[in-house]
Formats: sequence, C-alpha cells, structure tokens
Amino acid sequence: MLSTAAYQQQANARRKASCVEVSRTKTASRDTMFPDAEARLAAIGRASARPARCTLFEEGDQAAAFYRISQGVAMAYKLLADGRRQVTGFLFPGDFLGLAFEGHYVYGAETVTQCRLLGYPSGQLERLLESCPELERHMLRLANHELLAAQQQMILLGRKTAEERLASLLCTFSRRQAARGEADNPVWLPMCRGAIADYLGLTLETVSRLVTKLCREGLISKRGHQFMCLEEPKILAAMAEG
Amino acid sequence: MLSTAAYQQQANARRKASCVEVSRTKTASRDTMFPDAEARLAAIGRASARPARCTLFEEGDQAAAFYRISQGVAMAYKLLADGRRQVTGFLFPGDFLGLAFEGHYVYGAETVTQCRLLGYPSGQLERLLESCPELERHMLRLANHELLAAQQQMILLGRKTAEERLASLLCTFSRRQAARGEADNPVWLPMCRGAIADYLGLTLETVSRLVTKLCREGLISKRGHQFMCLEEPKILAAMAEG
DNA sequence: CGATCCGTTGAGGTGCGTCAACGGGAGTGG
DNA sequence: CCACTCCCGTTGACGCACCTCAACGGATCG
Repeated sequence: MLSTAAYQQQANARRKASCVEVSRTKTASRDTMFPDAEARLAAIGRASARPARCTLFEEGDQAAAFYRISQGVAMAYKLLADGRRQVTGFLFPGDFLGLAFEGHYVYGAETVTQCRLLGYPSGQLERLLESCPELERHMLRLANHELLAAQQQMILLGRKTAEERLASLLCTFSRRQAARGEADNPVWLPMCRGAIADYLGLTLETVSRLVTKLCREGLISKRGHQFMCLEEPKILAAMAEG
Repeated sequence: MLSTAAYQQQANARRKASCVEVSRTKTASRDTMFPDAEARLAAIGRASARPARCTLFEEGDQAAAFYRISQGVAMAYKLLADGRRQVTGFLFPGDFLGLAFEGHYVYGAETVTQCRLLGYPSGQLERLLESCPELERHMLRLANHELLAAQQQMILLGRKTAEERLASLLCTFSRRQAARGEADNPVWLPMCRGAIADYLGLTLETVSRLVTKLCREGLISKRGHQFMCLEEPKILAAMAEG
C-alpha cells in the first residue's frame, strides 16, 4: 500500500479552499428524488469514512453494497491483465458508485481524497427498489444520465486529440462544480496526473506537457498543482468540441 | 443521401447465410421481462421497416419514440463539430435504441442493413413505465448492462492497441451472436470498414491492414468481406484482454 | 462502359508514448 | 534543525504505432 501522505496534503488543500465548500443540503435538492423515496433510501444508508488513496472495492469483488459519496472524491477504473488502467469516472459528492452485474462489481474504485460514504447493503437496496417504484425511476434516470456521460467519454477517447481531451476535462469539471453549487472556476483537480491520464487515455507526461502548453497560451493558469483557473472558458469549450 | 446499393447487397448476403438466421421468439425468451410487462410493451409498439444505410434520427432531434430492433443491424454514433464520428454501438435484433435526455436524442442512429423496428412513442412509454414497475425494473437492468458495455468500450478506446481492439470486436460479436442463439462462428460484420474504424477509434486503413494481418497469422480467415471465421478463438480472446 | 463505392496496399509523416533526468515539497529520523 | 528519502510533476530526446495521402482493383449499377 502506498503512502497516503501526499493525498492527505491534497485533502488539506481542499479544505482550505473556500470556493469549493460542499453543501450537504444541495446534494439532496438537486436530485429530483421524491421526499419519500429519499427518506427510505437514507434509512438504509450506513455512513463510513475512508482515508485518501484507499481501495473501496475491486472489479470482480462480491458486491456487498452500493455507495454514495457524501464528501470527498473517488474514482472508478477498469484494469487490463497487464496492469493498464482506464479510469472510467471520477465521483464527487452526491454521485453513486458500485455498479454490479450478477453480484460482482464491474469496476474497481478507490478514494482520491479522504471520503465520507453512505453504503446501501445490496439486499436491502434490492428490496427497497422493489417496494418503491419512485426510487427505481430515479435510479433509471440516473443510469441513463451515466450512459450519456459514458458516450461522451467514448467520443473523447476515440476521436479527440490530447489537447481537446484536456480541455474537455477542464470544462466538464467546471460544469460539475457549478452543478454542485460551487464556483465553476478555478477547477479543482485533486487526483494526480497519472489518474487524469488514465481517465483521458493519455500518459501522465502528455497531460503535464499539455497543462504547461495551455498555461503558456494563456488559456488557463495554475494555482498550485491542483487548481486550474480557466482564463478563456469559451475558447476551451470550443476546443473541447473540436 | 448515399446510394444504398452496396448495403442492399450486404443484406442479401445476410439472408443467404443460414448460420445467422434470427429467431423472433428467442428475442423474447432471452430477456427476463415478465410476460405481463412484455405484453403491455408490445401493445404500444409500432412496427416499421427501413432500408439499409438510412438515418433513423440525429443527435439533438426531438425524441418522438424509443425503438427496438426486431430484424437487421443498426448503429448509434456521436459526431464532433468537424465531422469526426464515434460509433458508440452496433444494435442487433432485440436491442433497444433511442436514449434521450430532456426530450432530445443523445446520439444519432442509422441502419446498417435493412431493418425492421418496433417504435414505442415516448409519451405512451412514459405512462407505461409509470404504471408498470416490472417494466421499469427491466429497463433499469438493461441500462446497467449498457453501462457495463460502455465501460468496456472505454478501456478499449483508452488503453488497447489497434490489434487488441480488433480482436475484442471479433470476440464480442461472436459472443453476441451466440447470445442471440446463432452460431458463434463465423462472425458477421455487415458494416463497412469505416464504421468499424469509427467504433474502434481507428482509421479504416488500419482496420483493413489488421484484418489482413490476422489472416496472415492464421488467427482468422475471411469468407468474403463480411464474414470472418475465428480460427483461434482462444488466442484472439487472450489478445483482446491484453 | 463509365461512375461510384468499398476494400486493400504502399509510402511517408506525426502525435503521442517511452525512457530518462531533474526539482520541489512533505515526511522522517538523527 | 538539517540531511535523507519518497512522491509527484515537469521537461527533454527519441522512437514508433497509427494516421494521412494516394493509387489501384473488384463489384455494382445506370
């Protein structure tokens, strides 16, 4: 197990940045979940905390629970036999994780920063879904939304240049921050370059070089390694769309 | 609009190949949909036929209906502003298409071969889903399954070599044929090289070269342009997983 | 028989990966 | 308090897997 020191530091940096404070109530209100469904889901949730850079579960593990991030950042990934990794998504407060197929997780997950999670035991969630169509409808909407994001990631990975990929990441993170009720700028990237690279289908060196390039061109500016200020959001957005 | 001649020919080739006959009853039985839900869904379905290489809808169009392929092959794709295309999936008999967000399709779709479709008008489907939790549950399972496929496509696009991508495609198509109750070999590829390339994140030249290479190596053999016989399925499967 | 589309093949170029070195910040131990 | 180590990010030199551009052949159709 790797040292968590560097990640702890990132978490500290995170806490100090007032612009990215997370409101817990926001999480509930932005979902269109009905109060009843929400309450019943909350009733079976079990809170827990995890340190930074900690494995939550691995692909193929018996799926004991479905999770929701209440604080912090996590990521989901798939591995090839020889260790190549594809990060399939970064999870922020309010996001669910733990998709399973035939009782086994279909991807691995680990924390990026320290996290607080709500765990919903599989059996209980299953029964709740059967007895609460509204919750089921919500989950269906959620799955469809993830499907949409997955398809956007496909065009990114299959057809965009490295520069367009980075611009896409910055714009997407900015939008997601706004959707969580935070400032849309600067963008917070608590994950290391290697994780970003594995998300964008690049190498960490290429990501690093592109960050430098966008800075040189005045499109972004760095506030430490984790915060990127979008100086030209419109140009970046245009770049992201080809 | 391009000529449909070449595709018509493909459709003819398809009909002649007995190993890929589609059983209509299979489609229903392999789904775990409950008879009641199935029947109610069927009640709102409207059958239609489309020629090969025909646009079904474009990304951003008002989502009038959700579709299910009953015969033939179609594909879904997303485009970048400058025309680069990413094929997000190929659809075979039994598959659904028409994912929408806020009333608009999130991807475009066109037929590959001539197709027969069942269309479910959005409003009616919406109401049916509300009144039939079992159907909703089925749709949720379906969405989760698609999510799984999408994530496998992400690792393909982000981390696999061109050769591994082609091997993955062949293995996946073979498995899908078996799942539809057809022979798992030879693999039928009714779409043109360009479409395969746009699915794998490659160029059509690279796909063509790799097909030639796998043939030379004895891993596959061609039966015309559309049928590929997997001579060494295990080696191909190992190649697909890295 | 010409036009068109598709697949194949070759020659050459390039975007990004690979390998390597370096620097800075944080933790650790003396 | 200062070395020392470990990680991470950055930068440079170089190579290659795949892309680009181009030509050609076969099949189909009018």
